[in-house]
Amino acid sequence: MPNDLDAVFHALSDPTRREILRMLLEDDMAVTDVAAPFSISLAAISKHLGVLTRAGLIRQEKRGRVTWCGLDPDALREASVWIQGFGQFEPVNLDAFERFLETELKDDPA
Amino acid sequence: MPNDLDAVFHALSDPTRREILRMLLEDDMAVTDVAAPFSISLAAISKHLGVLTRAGLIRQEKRGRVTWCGLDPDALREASVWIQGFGQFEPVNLDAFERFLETELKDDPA
DNA sequence: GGCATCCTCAACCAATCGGTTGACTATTGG
DNA sequence: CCAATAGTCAACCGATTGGTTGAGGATGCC
Repeated sequence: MPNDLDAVFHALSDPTRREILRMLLEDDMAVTDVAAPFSISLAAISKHLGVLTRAGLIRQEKRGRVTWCGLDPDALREASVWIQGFGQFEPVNLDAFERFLETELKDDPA
Repeated sequence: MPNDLDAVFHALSDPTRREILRMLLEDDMAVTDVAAPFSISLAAISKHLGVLTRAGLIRQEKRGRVTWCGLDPDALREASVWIQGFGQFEPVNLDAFERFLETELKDDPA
């Protein structure tokens, strides 16, 4: 629904937000728990979650006093489809995937 | 080489830059020709091309007094691979692709 | 040589970004 | 009821963004 690629790519351009997405890939989390591993304020995390929500990348649902956050992969898929439109003139490159795995497992997988 | 996903996603977050990439998908172009369809200044386009170049998405090569711009899909592939890491826990969704094509062919294909 | 063309650089501008702090609202639990 | 917990909101800050204009350096052409 959010055909707004601007918002999706902007949301993905921040390493903190990508790390949040990676955390939510494992499980849904409360806002406070999302914030725990980071050294920035809870309010800053709340803003990041707002950016991700507005981009359609996550959903936030308030139950009691806890706001639960979970991935919403639709927007991510649209971004992926957009990108793949550029890959089509070249076959899928497995070398790139291998290089990605190398560097990603070596460094922080943000 | 440019493992900087920040720069790649930031570059993709601007509709003018995505449109430039779409144009370069068809053919290499001189800076002036890239700027022609847009209503902003040549200097602004030059800055956009700088952002795309620093992100590793395009290459610029000066021949004579003309600077030629062409796609460099490596960075795009890394971004695609990163995104697809999130899609793996769900099977590829062709519905999303169809919806994408519908909206994309209806609106401006930026 | 001299002029037009191609492009970048530098300075500036308003708007946005990522972050902080402090106040505030709700909800939970003793 | 009262205190602690969970989270957002608003104001503010410095840095960055996307845009402008004007100057100017290379290069190509007559």
